[in-house]
Amino acid sequence: MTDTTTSTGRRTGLDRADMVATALALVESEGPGALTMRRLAAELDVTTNTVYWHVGSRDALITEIIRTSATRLADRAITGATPRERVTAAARHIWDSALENRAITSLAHQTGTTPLLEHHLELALVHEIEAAGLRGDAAALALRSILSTVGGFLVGALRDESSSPAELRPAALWSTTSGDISDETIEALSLPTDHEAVFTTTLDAVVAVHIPA
Amino acid sequence: MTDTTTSTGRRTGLDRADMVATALALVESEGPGALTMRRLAAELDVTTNTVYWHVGSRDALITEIIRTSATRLADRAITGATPRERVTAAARHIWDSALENRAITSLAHQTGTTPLLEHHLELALVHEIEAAGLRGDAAALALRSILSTVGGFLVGALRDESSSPAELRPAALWSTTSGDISDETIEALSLPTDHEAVFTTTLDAVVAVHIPA
DNA sequence: CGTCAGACTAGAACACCGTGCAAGTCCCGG
DNA sequence: CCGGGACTTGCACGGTGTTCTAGTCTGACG
Repeated sequence: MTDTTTSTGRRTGLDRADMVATALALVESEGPGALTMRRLAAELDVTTNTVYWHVGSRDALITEIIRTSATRLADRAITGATPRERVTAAARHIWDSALENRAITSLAHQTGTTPLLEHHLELALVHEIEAAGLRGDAAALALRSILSTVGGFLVGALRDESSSPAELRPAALWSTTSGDISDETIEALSLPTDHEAVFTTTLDAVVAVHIPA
Repeated sequence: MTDTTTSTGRRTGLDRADMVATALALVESEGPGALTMRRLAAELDVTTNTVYWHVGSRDALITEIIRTSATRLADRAITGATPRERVTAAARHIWDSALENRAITSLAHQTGTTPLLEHHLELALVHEIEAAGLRGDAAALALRSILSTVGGFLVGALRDESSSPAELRPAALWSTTSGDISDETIEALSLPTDHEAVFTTTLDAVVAVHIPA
C-alpha cells in the first residue's frame, strides 16, 4: 500500500489489488454480510466510485476475492499408503480448508463460485483418483460424488445456528416430535451434531464405493 | 379470499393466510428473488404496511411460507422389501420433493429453514431407520449422514448455472486445466453432470454403510 | 341512535443497498 | 506550458426492509 494524500485531502495510489486485499480482510474479520461497496470504500477512505473505477462491479470484486483466495489456499501434502487413504486425505483437505476459511467459503457459496475457490484442491483430488486407477467417466463420477458429499456437510457445518430463532432449529424441531420414534433416538437428535464424526464415516463410505481396495 | 372494496377504493378483508398464500404463489411462479414486500403488496393491491401489519416481518413471512409449504408436501408411500431399499426410498422422497418444488426449496435453503420444510419427510426417514433396527446415537448418525448427502446434491442440482458467467462454470474450469490429468477424464469433467446418476450411486453407498443388510 | 375502541389501511419517510453520470483534480509526457 | 489520460469526487436513481403517524372503517355497547 503505497498510498499518499494530496494537498486537497484526496487519497490516491490505490490499485485494484489493494481493493481486493482490504475487501478480503473485511470479509474475514466481519463476515460476508459486511462486504458492501460503501463499507469497503469507507474502509479505504475513498468514495464508492473509486472502488467502481478500479473494480468494475460487486460481482467482479467478489470473483477477484475468490480468485486470490484460491491461490492462498496452500496445496497440502497428501498422506496415506493406500489409494483410498490418499483420496480420503485429498477430500479432507477441502473440508479442512473450508472450515479454516469459513467467511470466504460461505461468500463463495452464496455467489456460486465455490468451484473457483477450491479448484486447486479438487485438482489434487482428481490426481489421487486417477492414481487409484480411474479414468474418464468413472473418475468424473467419483470426483462429483465426493465433492457433493463434502459440500453437503459444509452447508451444515458452516450454517450459523445462532442467527436463527431458537424454536425452529433442528434440535428444537426434533425434541417436540411425538410419534413412533423411540425416545433414545429423539434424545440423540436433540443434541448438537458432531459434524466431524458424521463427515468422517460418510466420506469413508463414499470413497470406498468408488476407489478399489 | 373474501376481500371487498370499500367506497374509498380501499381493499380489505385480507388476513395473514391470504398474504402467505399469494406470497407462496409468487415464489413458485417467479422464484425466490421475486418475493419482495413491495411486490407482494402490489400483488395484493395493498400497501406494504398492510402486509407488515398482518405478517410482522419478512422473516416471519418466509417462515410461514415454509411452514405451510411443509404441510403441502404429501407423505409419500415408502416402497421396498429390504430395510436398505426402504431407507433409500425415504431419502429419495426428500430429493424428489425438493426437485419438484425448486423455488420453495431454495428459498428455505437461503434462509436456513430447510429442516422446517422437510421435517415430515425426515420423520419418515427416521422411521425407516428405526425399522431397520437402529436406535439412539446410531440412528442419529445414520439420519444426519443421509440428510447431508441429500443436501449436498441438492445445492448442486438446484444451482442455476445460467445465471453465472460462462467462463467460471465448473465445466469451463476443467476444460482449461492443464497438468497431470488424463485427457479422457478432463473431457468427462467438461460435460454437464448427470445429477440423478451421481446421486443414486452415492446414496446407495451411504445407506449401505449405515443400514445392515 | 351515538360514540368509542379496536381492527385495519394509507402515505411518507429512514437508512441502507448496487450502480451510473458529469464534473472535477491530479500527474506525466510532449 | 499544457493537454490528455488516470483517477477521484459529489450527486442522483431506483431498489430493498422497516417504521412512524394519521387516518378510515366496523362492530359492539350504552
